[in-house]
Amino acid sequence: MPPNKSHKHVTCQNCLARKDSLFCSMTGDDLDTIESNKSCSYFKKDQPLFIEGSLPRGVFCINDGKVKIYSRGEEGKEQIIHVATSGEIVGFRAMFSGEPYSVAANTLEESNICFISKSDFLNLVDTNSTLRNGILKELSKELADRASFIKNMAQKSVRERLAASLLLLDDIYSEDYINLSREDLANFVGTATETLIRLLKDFKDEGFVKTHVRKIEVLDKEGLIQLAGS
Amino acid sequence: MPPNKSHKHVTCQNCLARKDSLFCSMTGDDLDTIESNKSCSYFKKDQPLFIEGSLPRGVFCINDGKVKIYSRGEEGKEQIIHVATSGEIVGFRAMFSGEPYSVAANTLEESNICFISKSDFLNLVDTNSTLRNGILKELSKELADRASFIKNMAQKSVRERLAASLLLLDDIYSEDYINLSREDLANFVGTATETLIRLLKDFKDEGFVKTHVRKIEVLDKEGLIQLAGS
DNA sequence: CGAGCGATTGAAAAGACTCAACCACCGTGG
DNA sequence: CCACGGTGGTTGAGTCTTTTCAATCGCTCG
Repeated sequence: MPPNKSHKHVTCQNCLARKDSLFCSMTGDDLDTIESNKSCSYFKKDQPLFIEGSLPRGVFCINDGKVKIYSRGEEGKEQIIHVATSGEIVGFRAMFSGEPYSVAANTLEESNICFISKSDFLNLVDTNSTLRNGILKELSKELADRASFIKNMAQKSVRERLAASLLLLDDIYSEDYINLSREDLANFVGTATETLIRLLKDFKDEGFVKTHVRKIEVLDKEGLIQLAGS
Repeated sequence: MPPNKSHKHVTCQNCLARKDSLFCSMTGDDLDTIESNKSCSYFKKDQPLFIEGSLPRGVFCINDGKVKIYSRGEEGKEQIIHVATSGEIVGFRAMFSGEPYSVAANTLEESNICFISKSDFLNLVDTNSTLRNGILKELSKELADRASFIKNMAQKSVRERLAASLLLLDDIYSEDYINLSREDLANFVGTATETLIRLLKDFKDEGFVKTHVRKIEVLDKEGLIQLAGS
């Protein structure tokens, strides 16, 4: 299979991902400023955008591709916190905290991603109140998401969490099949790879999903919703 | 034992908790504005500040006391996300998201808590950039905290989580002993009450903690740090 | 064609949960 | 003043989910 993506410069003005992003309302001058200061890169699969503990120098804007946000536990096991896709801006929390990254980010597939420097970004936030409000809103929503993530981890069985995760990923991979290694999927659900494989097999047997080699097709959303519980 | 707290009006200008809070840098006019518009209430133990799913009308500023932030799972089991103490402002996340509360908040002990209306608060955030930056920073930090919370839930044993939780709570209860019901503590650690009690007994036997009826005294921080792992 | 990694399976062990019973403390009311 | 009831805390036993470790399989890339 040939790569279906390659390096290309995307202008903010024409960026298709922008309409889904925090920058959706951005216009004229602000857009020009970003456009002329940003850089645009092609990433191969599984390349780091940033690593845990390093100092943030700017934010990453996903034009096309998928990125996992994760943190490593003691024995190096990753916990995936979030899978970001086109239109999402990655790494802006660390812009405000003044601290090193508390998480790491790697591409999950070939991706085109733009970079906006810290100073450009912060300037924009300071002067553009619409953007600012969007960011406050986004931060708040993520906070709520994570609260529910914590609750699910604490109270749900692995089977329930897998169902919920598949639903979530099915949305993120919208028109495609879910395309994650078993290990990444296990690290998202928060379980051992072997356990994940066994449960996935159960789900196949029960007709909820179908696998295409490593890709996963969701067949019965309703069923999964039932399984996932609240 | 008589109640050690009672209703009293605390002025923002004299509020001892303010120096630790997001409002620490607030001065003159802004402080006067809050002072004249806020209301100040005494809460008994285990009273709700707000419940999951209701619409936010403002923020709560803890002058004195402790508040648990939690969310309920399917069978009604609480997962405690955070224990807030004097100086913390509770409920401001929902101010920005435009959505109902995703969590609930109840007092854990008698508390004096002030209330600032949504419009007053948002006005302040809009006009006071220091406060605004403080809030962005705070939201970012909480996001990082929750990422690590998720990782701990997913990868650590209950024993390790208990050690970590006791350390955290020991800080929050600074000069006092940790004072939570066994059930609340279990709901913070994310385990069954019985399991929590058994592990707490182990910790006692191993000399890490000492219990005073329901209160918990941490004896060996270093030991707990070892136990808790990273 | 072989190496190597990701995926899969099996068996055993461990950790945590559930259920049920019991205890201890506290406030109430007789 | 004491018996009572209730709530929160504690213990025990058994079960079940999930993990761990080890081995095998199978595909893909060089």
